[in-house]
Amino acid sequence: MEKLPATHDVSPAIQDYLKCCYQLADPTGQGVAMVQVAEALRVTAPSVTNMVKRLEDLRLLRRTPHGRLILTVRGEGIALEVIRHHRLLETFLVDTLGMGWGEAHKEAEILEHYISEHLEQLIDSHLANPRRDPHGEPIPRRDGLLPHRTSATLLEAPCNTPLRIVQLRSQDPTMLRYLEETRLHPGARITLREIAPFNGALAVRIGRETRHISRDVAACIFVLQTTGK
Amino acid sequence: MEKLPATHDVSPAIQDYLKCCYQLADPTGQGVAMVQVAEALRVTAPSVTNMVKRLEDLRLLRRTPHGRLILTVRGEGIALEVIRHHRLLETFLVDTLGMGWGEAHKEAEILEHYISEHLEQLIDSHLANPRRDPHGEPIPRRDGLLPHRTSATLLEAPCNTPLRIVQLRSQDPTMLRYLEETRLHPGARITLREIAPFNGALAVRIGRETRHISRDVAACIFVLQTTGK
DNA sequence: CTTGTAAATTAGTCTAGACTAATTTAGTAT
DNA sequence: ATACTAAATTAGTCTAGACTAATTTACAAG
Repeated sequence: MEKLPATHDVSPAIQDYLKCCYQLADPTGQGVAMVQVAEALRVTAPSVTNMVKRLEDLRLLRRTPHGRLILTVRGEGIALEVIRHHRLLETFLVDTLGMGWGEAHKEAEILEHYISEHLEQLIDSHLANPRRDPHGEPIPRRDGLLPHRTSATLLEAPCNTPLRIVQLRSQDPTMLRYLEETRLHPGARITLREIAPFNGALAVRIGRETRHISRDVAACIFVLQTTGK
Repeated sequence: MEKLPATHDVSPAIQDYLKCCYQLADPTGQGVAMVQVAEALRVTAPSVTNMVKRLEDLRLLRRTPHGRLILTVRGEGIALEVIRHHRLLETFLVDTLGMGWGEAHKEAEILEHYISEHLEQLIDSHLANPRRDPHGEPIPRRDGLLPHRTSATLLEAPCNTPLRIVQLRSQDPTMLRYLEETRLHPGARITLREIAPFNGALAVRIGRETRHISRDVAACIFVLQTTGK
């Protein structure tokens, strides 16, 4: 009797690890380092090693030759379901009960592990099958389909919204080098302040400095909206 | 540093034990036997012994000289808060989301341990501070005050409502013996079907049989309404 | 190539909370 | 009083999931 664990067959702890791996995996698909998981979940490295072993046995994740973590289809399915729970709950708490964003996030972080499939569906229909949570993050559908998160260049990004750089796309190595040096590398969290008119520069806030970059440079920088998470 | 545990400082398991003790304690205040708790929570006797020790250390319950369990004020406070969570959740799931009673009960049985104080309050106000859950059970208030549940004799009880026998009160031991023999003992769940006129008998359903008892006998049987729990 | 550091692993400990099996306590019936 | 039974306890085991301390692997820099 093989057992194919679904979301409710795995513990909250396992759900957290899977969700974490999913969310740390950037779109380039390189897999996640264990130390990242440890930091994100605020546990120690041995705890991660230990759990990863179990997750491999459960066929919920695999490891690259370099030891990085990649979810299996099944693991990703569970991660998506947990995220679906989270975002539905957040939306519900904010929209229906008027809870504040910060609190709704914390509450959802817990409840996401405990609501039944049926409650999930009831919340979903009560909200008329929302596509996005209050932060604008897409809500995975029940079948695991994720409404496409539009990764776009900085030029198309909205102002004053938290962004994360997901990719630098350019033929020109000096351009990439330049971006690296100015700390505009994948993973960096930035905010677009404004785009000056007449083909002017973009004001980009990174950390507590504001930097100005040309439109040509901005066209290489692909970003995602990343409020909240 | 003494620690006075509140609901969210104790584990779900502890919450379950406290709630269970509270609900098994009949109004006569005799305390609960450990074997009852074991059955109700579907755990073994040693598990109960073990947990009871911990609860005593936490000053959440005491034991009578006969070894029966009695919640302390603090323990009862936690039990009441868990029950408040349960009944608010049930009400919310049924009234706001249209969930069925049975399912709402199961869902609440889990979520009662995980909602925050703040969410509890939001649900409470969303429902306009309801006094009773869908089963008619009173919802404890935040300060722990429980709208009084009226224990009365069978003669005063409503028909066709699930009841639980909480006490047999009589001077006559043969009467008590008689009741025991007919399985009308404290804890038994019964329903009153009808009271025949002209000082006639009461039709009482117990299990799947219907039994007829005189008014004199009925006057000894104290019952509570106990839909659901 | 060696060396220094970051990442990962191993080995062992701890806690909560369940379990079984065996034993003891207590209360009832003869 | 004795014996039977029900309730409780003791002792020991198990699992999940964390931890520390010590060690090993792996990779980048001189």
